[in-house]
Amino acid sequence: MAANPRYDPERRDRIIDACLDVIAERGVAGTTHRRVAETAGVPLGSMTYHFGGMDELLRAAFTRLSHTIADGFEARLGREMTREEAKDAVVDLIQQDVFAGHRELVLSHELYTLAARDRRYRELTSAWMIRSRIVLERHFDPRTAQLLDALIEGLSIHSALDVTPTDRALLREAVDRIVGA
Amino acid sequence: MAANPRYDPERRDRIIDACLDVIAERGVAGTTHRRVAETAGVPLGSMTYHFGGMDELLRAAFTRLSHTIADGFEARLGREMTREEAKDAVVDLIQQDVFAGHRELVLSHELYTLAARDRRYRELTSAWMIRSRIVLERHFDPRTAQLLDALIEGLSIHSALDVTPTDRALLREAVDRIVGA
Amino acid sequence: MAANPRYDPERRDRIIDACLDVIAERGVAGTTHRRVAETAGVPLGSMTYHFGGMDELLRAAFTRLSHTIADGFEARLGREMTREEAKDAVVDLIQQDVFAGHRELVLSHELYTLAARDRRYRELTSAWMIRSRIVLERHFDPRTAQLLDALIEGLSIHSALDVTPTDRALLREAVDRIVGA
Amino acid sequence: MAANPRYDPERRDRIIDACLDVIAERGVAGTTHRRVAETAGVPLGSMTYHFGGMDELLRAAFTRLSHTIADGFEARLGREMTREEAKDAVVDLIQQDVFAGHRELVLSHELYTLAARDRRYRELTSAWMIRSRIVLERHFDPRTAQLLDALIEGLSIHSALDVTPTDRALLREAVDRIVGA
DNA sequence: AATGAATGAGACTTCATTCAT
DNA sequence: AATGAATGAAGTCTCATTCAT
Repeated sequence: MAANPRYDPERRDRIIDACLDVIAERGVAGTTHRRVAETAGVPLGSMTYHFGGMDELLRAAFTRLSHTIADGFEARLGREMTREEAKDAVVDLIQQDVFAGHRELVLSHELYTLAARDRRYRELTSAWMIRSRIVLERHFDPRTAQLLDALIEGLSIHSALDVTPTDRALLREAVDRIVGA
Repeated sequence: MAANPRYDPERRDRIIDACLDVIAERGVAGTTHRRVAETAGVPLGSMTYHFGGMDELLRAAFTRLSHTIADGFEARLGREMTREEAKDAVVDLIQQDVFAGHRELVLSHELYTLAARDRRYRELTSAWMIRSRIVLERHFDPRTAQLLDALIEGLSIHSALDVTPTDRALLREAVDRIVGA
Repeated sequence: MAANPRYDPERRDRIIDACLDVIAERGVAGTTHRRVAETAGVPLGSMTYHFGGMDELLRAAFTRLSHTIADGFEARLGREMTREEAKDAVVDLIQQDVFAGHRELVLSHELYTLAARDRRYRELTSAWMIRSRIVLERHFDPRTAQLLDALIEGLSIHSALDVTPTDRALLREAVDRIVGA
Repeated sequence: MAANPRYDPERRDRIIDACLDVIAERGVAGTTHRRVAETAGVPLGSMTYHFGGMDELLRAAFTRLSHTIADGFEARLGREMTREEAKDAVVDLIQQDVFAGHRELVLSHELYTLAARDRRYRELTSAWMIRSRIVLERHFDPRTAQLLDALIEGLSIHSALDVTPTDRALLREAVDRIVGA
């Protein structure tokens, strides 16, 4: 019983996911209606029917991205745990981001690049950061939470952009230094 | 004694600078031969005469960017100073990046985005990071230097992408925690 | 007692009026189903339900236009009056067309343009001209009526397309010359 | 020795002529880059290379049109002649416009339609009218010239939009009445 | 009877690159 | 050595129309 192509309520969602796939593979610069449509398996004309334009599509995609990543963040740190467990969880997070999550790392950078130039994307990143800090504040005081958040960012990026791999022990030490004894 | 426009040895340089200006303003995606030529004040035909293609031009531009930023880094930290002075210099660095250097911040992100996807750009970022660490190692042990470098990155980014400004005291505290008493 | 939106007998009328509004504002070239539907406040699907296609809609719209303008013509000149009054009425007509009736002037031109190329629209303009002349013939002999009709047209157009305004005295003189002492 | 397609200095001119042909046949609404390019025998990419956009092309085309028509006007009336000859020439003009010049009549209407809505086209029509009047003033006083110009317009249009043909005698009578004994 | 989701065609425009000069 | 004229490819977006509901 094939879905009737005349009515496909999940099409919008599929396009957004396809858009993120294309961005991950070719960058925002290489993301075109054509390629997204092909990846999503929808006609080209669908694109501007469902989204007012490329910009609206990009914003929808990056909105979903930031929500998805923040959800993952909460999944790891959003419940009760000891301080030691929390520190481990932070280290896990960095390692996962870097080694497992090449896709998300690339996508995050694309978003940062947009955010650095365009206020509307900065609202996304800002909201995302706020969520991260709130979660961290379940385990650490606000100042520590903010610094930890920045440290996670920096370590993730450098691990990704570096050639020599970063070992877990070093990550743990960084967290220890920021959190304190 | 006007320079003969037929012989303009600095033209290549001017094109590279113009290219960075265009990237800063419109992003890599919006950087075209036409716009760079116009900004540089050279004929369109010059572009593919001096550079094999867009990609060669971009790489030249980002090579210059990474050198320029690393030079600035060395200028601040590359001489003898007390440990206290070094810590202050690091804080200065972050603040300058964020508040004064919007252009360089945007350009850095554009480079990171390329590096996250393309190995050839990763070589640029990697070499840049190595230079930074060598400079930091004049004042701190290698582990601390590496962590400090990551911290600088994370704080710079978050300060830039955040809405609420980051105060100097917090930056200083972050450095203190990483460096230790 | 709100009208049931499912049964809206005046919808066809509303669409036609909206169509004329859109033509006046954006020209025939810029008149699309979407814009007319939006202006009329009806669903897009209504358009091709009530009218076979764009062309049928345009013809309905211009039919109404020509009737409306001819009605106005009759209102001014369709009753008994002295010859002097008739001449004044003609001058009034030109002035009103030009100064008050920018909308109708624009619409008339759009119609003329279609008529110059398409016989079906020429039938509209032809019938309209016949009505005008019949009205004029209540006050003037047929030859004079025909010439007066052409004069009205020419003066209206030139007054509209000119930069320097045309004064009433000149209009009156033109009428006098055509009608004779 | 075929012309080298790499260098074709008359191409701009050819495009403008082709544009007028397309407008005459399909109207401004139906004038597209594709069709003009095909008619002119140039690649589609040429269009926006030679003209910034459709609007620039249209303006160039209608500028040429108004010059061409005004030139024809001057050719008929721009030299010394008796008053009788001048009146005959005016009648010839109307008849030629209507019967011989279907193409120019259609094009004129397209221009009027644009002028009715857009000031920049009104500048074209205004300049054109000024030239016409200056020529007429070689034979008639200014008031008469202005009225004659409007009469020519109205008679041309009505003759074109009417179904019943207009005979020469009537045209001559109209001119006589405006000019006077 | 009425509609909104959908789409293929085609519109304008921009671009990297080529090449005769 | 240097360039501006030129173009094919591809981009974004709009639209009239269809059709299942």
